[in-house]
Amino acid sequence: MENYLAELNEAQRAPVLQKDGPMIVIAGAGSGKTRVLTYRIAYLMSKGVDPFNILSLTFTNKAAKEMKSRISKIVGSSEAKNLWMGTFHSIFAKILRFEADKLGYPSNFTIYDTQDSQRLISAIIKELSLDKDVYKYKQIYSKISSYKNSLVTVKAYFQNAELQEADAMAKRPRLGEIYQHYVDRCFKAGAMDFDDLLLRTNELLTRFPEVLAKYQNRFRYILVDEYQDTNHSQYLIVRALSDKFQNICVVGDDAQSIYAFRGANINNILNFQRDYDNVEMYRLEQNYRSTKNIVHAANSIIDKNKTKLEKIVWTANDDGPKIIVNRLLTDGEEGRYVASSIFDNRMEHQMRNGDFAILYRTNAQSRAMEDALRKRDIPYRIYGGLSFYQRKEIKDVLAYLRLLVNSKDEEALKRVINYPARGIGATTMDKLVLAANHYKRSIFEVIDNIDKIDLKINKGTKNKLTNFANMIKSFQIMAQREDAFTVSESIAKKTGLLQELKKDGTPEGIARIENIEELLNGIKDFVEEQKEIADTDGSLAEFLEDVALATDMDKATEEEDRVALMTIHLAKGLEFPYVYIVGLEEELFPSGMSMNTRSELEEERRLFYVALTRAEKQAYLTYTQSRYRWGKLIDAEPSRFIEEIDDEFKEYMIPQDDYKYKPLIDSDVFGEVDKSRLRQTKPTKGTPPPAHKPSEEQLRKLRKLRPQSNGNSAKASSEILQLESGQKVEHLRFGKGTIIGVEGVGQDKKAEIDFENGGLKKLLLRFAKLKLIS
DNA sequence: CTTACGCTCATTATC
DNA sequence: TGAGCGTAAG
Repeated sequence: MENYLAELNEAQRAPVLQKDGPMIVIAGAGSGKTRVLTYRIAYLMSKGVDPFNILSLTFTNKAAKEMKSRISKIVGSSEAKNLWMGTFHSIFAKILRFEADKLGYPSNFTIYDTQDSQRLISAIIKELSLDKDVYKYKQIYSKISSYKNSLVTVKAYFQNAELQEADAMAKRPRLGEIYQHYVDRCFKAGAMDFDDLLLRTNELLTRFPEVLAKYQNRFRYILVDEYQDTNHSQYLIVRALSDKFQNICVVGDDAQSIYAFRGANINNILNFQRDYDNVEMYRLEQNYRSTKNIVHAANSIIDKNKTKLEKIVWTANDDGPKIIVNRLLTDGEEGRYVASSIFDNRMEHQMRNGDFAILYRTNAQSRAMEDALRKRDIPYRIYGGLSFYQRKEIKDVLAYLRLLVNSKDEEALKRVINYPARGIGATTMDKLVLAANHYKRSIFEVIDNIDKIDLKINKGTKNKLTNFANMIKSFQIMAQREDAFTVSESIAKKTGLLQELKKDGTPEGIARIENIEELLNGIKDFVEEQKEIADTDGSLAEFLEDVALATDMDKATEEEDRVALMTIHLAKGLEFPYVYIVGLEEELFPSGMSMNTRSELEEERRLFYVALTRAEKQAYLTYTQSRYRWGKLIDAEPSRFIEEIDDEFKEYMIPQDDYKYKPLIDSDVFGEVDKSRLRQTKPTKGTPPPAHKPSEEQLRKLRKLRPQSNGNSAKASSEILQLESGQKVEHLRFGKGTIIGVEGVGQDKKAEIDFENGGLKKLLLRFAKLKLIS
């Protein structure tokens, strides 16, 4: 153990060595906070604290897994296994299952994901005959979510005149009613949404003092990572559990709080010292990650925020090069610039692809980057976006499994009852929902007793319903004897799910089948793993628990030599030698939706701070003069954040002649651009280049080549419109392909093309940016 | 009950 | 632009 202590600097060692009492560690970016947390846990264990008494909470599974494996290396895996370490949601889901009966829930309750919740809310709005344009389900969902996270239960809501007033003012007087219905329906379905996992934990700890005492005694030492991201509900849980022993250690960085939009309360970290007596505060201010230049630049940005804890991040690393700022004409150009810069840096400094990251504010920006990287044959990987478990075909299979485990699960049932099509349509479903509400039973129970209830459903349909119920029941019996893999495989085959996709035949359909196969493989791995651990049997319920709380980021650890593309939010906690932050434009970053209040703007600024501090050696900032957004070319202005970096840390650069960067496509657009304009600004200190707007003529040219939202203004060249079968073409995204058929005439002409990489596609020639290759 | 088309809307995202 | 949803026709 002593050896490990020697690996810490003095500031890091102090919080590790304080065994008892409340403490807060303010950890600057790149200052080794994970190291402090892991060594602290190891130290506690070396001082005789039983790992069963240590609770360590994180925000992502990935962080939990990483920390666990690091601790295993220090104390050995058998000891580390006994630690309670995981996300808030997974730890408390476990506890809730154990204590479920106290709250009237079955221990096999389903966890609804965001989509399940939104669909249910959508259904409720419809059932109440409310105007869907006033009661937008997504907004209602986030409203309910924020109520839950602030512990405003339905009851509390109806006791709070202010909240009701506010919703009435927002023209949504019946929000409380929807909330009520939503909670009832979840309860009836034996389901908890993500927020419930925290809210119900609070309920459990408040209503049952003996339960609270039990867990207080169990969790004598509590550690919370990323404390700045906790919401009120999480805060109260931590508070309650740590109240008896007060051995609580929270770690975080207020400067990296970027999740207020989902309920994180920055005051939790700012006020920690008020919440406990004799709080020790530690600061980790030495940055081991980045160059002096990057650290100082980041400091100069965060300085502009008013709400913050005082802290001075410094580094002993080299000065490093300045941040390079570049202005490009369009988003396409931006992509091409970034791709060539990566290409050049990779050569010049012998770097791997995996040493580069491109960070953006919104997912939509990935497109231009992707196109450019593909053109340059630079391997990349996009993180985020639609996760594997959110794909339709995966959710369908999982819905069957969920229904087996918990037949009350309404959302699962609605998903699969008519997929593949069994002739049970919307009308029948409406009747079933009404009956279920009326008899206070689950829909499945209604179906199962369809003959005993007088519903105006014709015989044929009744038969179909009975068949469905019998099929589910036979799977349930199977699930009692067989493991999760066997059951899932037989579901995929016997329900007709796979056949449905096979007859579809499109490349998308084939990809879906492959995804289902991947899921089945995953289930197989899971079952085998569980059997090895031997304390569980690899049942369906266990698998679903695992999946409900899993995300894509979890498997992002695999070592791949690819350029990483992700939003800044996803990049938090990661580091890369070279970082490109793109789209630094007003309205985009800072986002137009988050610049109306000081606190929103400060969060955007912290986001920029997070982005910049990901870089180890060099950071690049780019912005464009006009960008495609929602299919339209929009004029853009440089982001205020560029200006906010002190001049001495940045350098403006406009592509020069000697810069090996040539537009690869659309070259005719730029061929006629006034080159002197691109050349005129040499790298200069300080003053930004005058923000030239592209001339009207340039814009006209650009518009001509890109489709406009009003559709028919997009015109393709006559060469493209005269394409015929047999000819070979190249597409930006799908690569090379052969035309196998054409239909339509003139601007509406479509071609069916067999792409080497993309498979069969039918494309409108006017829109598809095709290039004829001889 | 199914299919096709047209309308709407558009951050960030954990679990 | 493009996904997702609801309505209207078949």
